[in-house]
Order: sequence, then C-alpha cells, then structure tokens
Amino acid sequence: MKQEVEIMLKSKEINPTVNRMLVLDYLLELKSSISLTDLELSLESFDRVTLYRTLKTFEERGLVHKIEDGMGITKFAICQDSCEAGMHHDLHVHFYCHSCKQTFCLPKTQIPEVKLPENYQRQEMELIVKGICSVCVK
Amino acid sequence: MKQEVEIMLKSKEINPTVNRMLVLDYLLELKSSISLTDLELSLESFDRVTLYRTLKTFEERGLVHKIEDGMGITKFAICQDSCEAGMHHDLHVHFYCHSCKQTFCLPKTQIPEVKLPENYQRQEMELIVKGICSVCVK
DNA sequence: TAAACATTGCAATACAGTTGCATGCCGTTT
DNA sequence: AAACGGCATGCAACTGTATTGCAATGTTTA
Ligand SMILES: [Mn+2]
Ligand SMILES: [Mn+2]
Ligand SMILES: [Zn+2]
Ligand SMILES: [Zn+2]
Repeated sequence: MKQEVEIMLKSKEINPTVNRMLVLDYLLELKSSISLTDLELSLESFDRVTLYRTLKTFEERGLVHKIEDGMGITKFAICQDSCEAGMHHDLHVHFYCHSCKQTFCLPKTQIPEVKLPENYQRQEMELIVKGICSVCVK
Repeated sequence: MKQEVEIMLKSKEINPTVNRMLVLDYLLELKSSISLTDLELSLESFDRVTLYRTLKTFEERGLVHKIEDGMGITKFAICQDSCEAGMHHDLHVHFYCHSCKQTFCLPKTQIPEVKLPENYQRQEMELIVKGICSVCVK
C-alpha cells in the first residue's frame, strides 16, 4: 500500500516523507477534489502550513492540479494525465455541484476547441460546469 | 451623458443615486472587467463597502455580471446581453491576460455545448481562456 | 562528527470579502 | 413643522483563505 505512493512520489522527484505519503494516500482515495481547509479538517494531525506547502510541491512537480471551483475556492486533485513539473496537461472539464459543494474532475470530458478573436493567444483553458452531480441528483 | 446612465439604472429598477451613476459611468467606459480593489483605487472618493454593495446591487438586478478570473480574483463587467434580475444570460467566454492581468469579456465567443457524463445536471458554465490579449501581444 | 540542506510547526501577516451599526438623507404621514 | 420610515453611506470590525518568516527538528553529505 505505502509502497505504491512512495514510488509515485519518487517518480515525480518528490522526497517521500511520511507526511507526504499520507497526504498522497488520502488524495488517491478521494473521489473528488479538496480544498486546503477541508484537507486540514480531514488530516487533523497536520499543520495547515505543512499541508499548504505539500500541495504546492505536489502541484509544482505535476502530481496534483489546482482547480478554481468557480465559487472562489481553490481545490486540488490528483493529475489524471501525463503532467510534468511546470507543465500540466489536464484540459478536462470540472463540475461543481451546488448541492454537495464538491468539485469533480471529468477526465473523459475534454474542453472543446474555441476560436478566439484575432490576436488573442491562448495558453490555458478552464471550463467549469455547475449544477447537480450524479450522486446528488438521485 | 448622465442622462443615459440614469435611464439605465431606472430600467433595472435601481435607485439612481449620484454614487451609483458615477460607478455605472465608470464601468461603461471600461474596456475590460474590474475587481473591487481596482475599482476602489480608481474611484478613490468612494468607500470600499459602498462600492461592494453597489456592485452587489448591480449584479442582483442584472446590470453587471461577476467573473471568476481563474486566478482567484472576482471581477465585474457590464452585462452585454438581456440579463435580468436574478437571471444572467452571459454565456460568453472570458479571457485572462497573463501580461496585463486584465480579464476581457468575449461576447461574440459563446461557450460550446458540452456533453456531460450520465446524471450530471448542468445549470451554469464558465469558460476562462488564459494567455496573452490582443493589446499585449503586439 | 560537523556542516549543509530539507522539512515541519507556530506565529504573524496579507488581503479579499462580508457584516453590524450609527449617521445622514429624502420623501411621506401626522 | 415635526415625526416617522426606508434607503444609502461610511467606518470599524470580523471572517476566511493564502502566504511568509523564523526557529526547531530531522536528514543527508563531506
Ligand atoms: Mn481535474
Ligand atoms: Mn463577461
Ligand atoms: Zn453533489
Ligand atoms: Zn493583456
């Protein structure tokens, strides 16, 4: 079990400390993304700043990606694709549920190409769809 | 000049105070959207809270729309379309410029339809494209 | 072992957003 | 005219999240 996360961290050139392994393990179990505050509530023994820096390191090394959930909250989720340090490739849609307030990665739903006005140079895109998720809809 | 903004406010059922007319006038001149903090810097004589409540009122009455700029900052821009109180219809793309940090409405660029996984119910969408704007690209 | 470096925790700060309350303004009622 | 009411405004205070500084601790290297 812990073997897996350790390998994962090393492959991203992240020093696999106990803390980092526990955080990564937690993120891997997670069905949706999570905010720093909620992570702090879930892993009570950790200091908030440690979690903050852990997530920051993970993001910089291409292990998790940051999600602006469209309601002003930043969330984090494990990268699905072949993201690298300093270069993320997650161009999938994110879904914010008004009912459970969770934000889901929809890795199979790509952001469609958009034709911009002249002289606008695209670098990244973020598409947030808001509504009711498949759990809450029932 | 002031005539126009007064009519505009009344048509949205907003009491046209001097403050509100000045704010609306400023927003109409603006080429892009603006954050509360930047608005405060531009209209120094106004209290921050007054501006906050003014923008909130404008948004509730369908005069401006809120934009999450994808970098954690909330911005505001005049509604282009036929927005109503409690019901906005701005489904256009927004563009964030990494160079000038401004966020532009692209009213002619609609958000394309997206097919969601089963049981996800869409209510709103937000598409942010990030890159270099047409002014900074030159 | 000693120096060098990395990780962590605690305190403090930065900053956007928001609320509470007192005051002032303006039109209406008595 | 005086009293009343509702709305608009300003100031202070508070919230919540993000971020930095620094000291303490742990780990690696020479
Ligand atoms: Mn994602
Ligand atoms: Mn817009
Ligand atoms: Zn839900
Ligand atoms: Zn620009």
